[in-house]
Amino acid sequence: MVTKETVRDPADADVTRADSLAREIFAGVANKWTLLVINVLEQRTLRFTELRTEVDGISHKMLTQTLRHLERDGLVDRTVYAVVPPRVEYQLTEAGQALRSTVNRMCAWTRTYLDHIEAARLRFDSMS
Amino acid sequence: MVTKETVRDPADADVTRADSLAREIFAGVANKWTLLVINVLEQRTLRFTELRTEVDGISHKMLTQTLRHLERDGLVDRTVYAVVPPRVEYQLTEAGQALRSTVNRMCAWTRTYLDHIEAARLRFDSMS
DNA sequence: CTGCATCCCGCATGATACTG
DNA sequence: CAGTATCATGCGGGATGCAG
Repeated sequence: MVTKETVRDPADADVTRADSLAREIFAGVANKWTLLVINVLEQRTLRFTELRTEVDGISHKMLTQTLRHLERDGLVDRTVYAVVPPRVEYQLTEAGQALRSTVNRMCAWTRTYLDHIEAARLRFDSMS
Repeated sequence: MVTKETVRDPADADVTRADSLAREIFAGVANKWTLLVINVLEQRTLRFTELRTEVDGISHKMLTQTLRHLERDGLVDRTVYAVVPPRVEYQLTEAGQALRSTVNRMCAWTRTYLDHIEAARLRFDSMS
């Protein structure tokens, strides 16, 4: 009673929707600053300025932008204290922690293959 | 002669060098196209055009660029067959495979938290 | 301290065309 | 089919200033 010929499962629409959304999320998360911010925010709670100094080369603007993005996606919690001067703290949510664990593996990979990659580059560059 | 004064452990130089190199490699790899290419190149061997169609939105130029980068770092092997028309095949090296497994986890993460993130966005956007 | 808006530059990216 | 070169440009991202 279900199928007939080339009729497509109604769920197909959802599949493609989910796919494109997944791609979008993946692309949004797969960038230098986002991953670096997530990485320094391991189980700690940090303030804006602390993040600014820990993430190394990040600019004021990009940090704000990245944090807004992460907050919107529910990967970090933003806590504002009504004091003066303002105090705002950021910490990873459960989803953020989950992502961080994958980022950690990527960092580990980098460390593991450091020499390997360096050697490959020398080899490659010595050609031409 | 060698200067004294702020004498630092000789190993320190290597540590910071390795650190900056690691950051550079991480940053180089942490971008949309690179991760997507690595992802579609799971244990398969693909030709240029096949990659072009599978990676979805990637342009001819960016694919070439990304592949050269990956090849230089020793993450993909490039095999050229001296035939006409030319046939060039790409496949992940062991290092590439290792990286791919981390990318896979990231993809899995995306799928797992899809709904979570979508909901967070709706919540966030409904504010203002 | 944190956040937002504005201006501006340069690079990354895309489009196109040409070789082997 | 695969790769390179050239040109145009849009957007990322830095600097600065102002507000709360």
